[in-house]
Amino acid sequence: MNIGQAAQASGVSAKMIRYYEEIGLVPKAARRESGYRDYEEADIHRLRFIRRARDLGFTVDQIGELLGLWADRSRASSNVKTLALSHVEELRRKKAEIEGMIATLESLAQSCHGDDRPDCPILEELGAAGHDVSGLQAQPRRFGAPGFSPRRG
Amino acid sequence: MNIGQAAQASGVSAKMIRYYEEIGLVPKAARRESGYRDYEEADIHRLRFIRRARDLGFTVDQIGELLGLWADRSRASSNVKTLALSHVEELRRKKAEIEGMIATLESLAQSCHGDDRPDCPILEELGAAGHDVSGLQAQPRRFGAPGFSPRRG
DNA sequence: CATAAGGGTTCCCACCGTGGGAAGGTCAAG
DNA sequence: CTTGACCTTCCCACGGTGGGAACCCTTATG
Repeated sequence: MNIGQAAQASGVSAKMIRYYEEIGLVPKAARRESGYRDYEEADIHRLRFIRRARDLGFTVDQIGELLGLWADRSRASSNVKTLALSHVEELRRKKAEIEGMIATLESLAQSCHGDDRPDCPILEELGAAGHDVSGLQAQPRRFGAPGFSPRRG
Repeated sequence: MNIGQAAQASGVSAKMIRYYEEIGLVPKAARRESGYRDYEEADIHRLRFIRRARDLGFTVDQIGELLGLWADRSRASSNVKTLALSHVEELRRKKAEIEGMIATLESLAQSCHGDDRPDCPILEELGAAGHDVSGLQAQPRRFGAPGFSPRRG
């Protein structure tokens, strides 16, 4: 199976398959005489696994762990569950950040009449000296969590 | 005022101030004879504005627009409000994606006993042939939205 | 058999926003 | 004058992903 077919079958683009190989997330693919990578069912299976884990927002590192657990048929299911739940915690944090932003922005937008007059509390707030915008909604101090980048495919 | 003081006063790191200057988000700072950048109150003010807008999850491009609107004292407030609300829409989409992930993961985790036995529905689901994990929760098809990276400072 | 189309291969570049660090210049205080 | 804190520019890294160039391989068709 060529990389193109593997991509189609797994939902992971050829570019990404090569990238995952490069960073060691998947083992180096077998090569034909031509130099073409050659994939089998098991490889497709693994790629699909990765694709789904990405869809669930796991980072590549976490997916590496998951693959390890997946391969180890004697591991305790608690290991997997722990990993999953700690990821859920992470997701909840991000959700809370976003909710804070939404709440602040909505309250600012609500107080802006939004017509052709120039005065606008949104900009006034952003430009005001001193305090923190997030304080408007009494959000937890730190928005900036480690970056989150969902799949874009 | 040196860049260090400006950073302190605005909450934007010196690195980021230089970066914003480089990409043209802020005008080139005045220089002393020594070559040091020199900042005034108005610059600090603008940097604080940027910092807050980042805290609210606006992209650098959007902040550019916001700064333009901020500077234009005769613009209609509706322009600002529109921009803010469309950003809120974006945030809502991201929130929904995250909620989908959380829901799926929780339902998987719930069905995993999480003890020292090896069988684990989480990995089984991820590794299953065929269907889409998100289907478990009947989420809207596409998780992968354009990337989201909140501030990390 | 020759050629074209559509794969594949590697390699580099870009994005966004941020941090790290090296190599060198400046400034203020001791 | 020396020390240390600061500034300057420049390059590199991250996570993931896409774009594209330059080149090789395979397969179908005239």
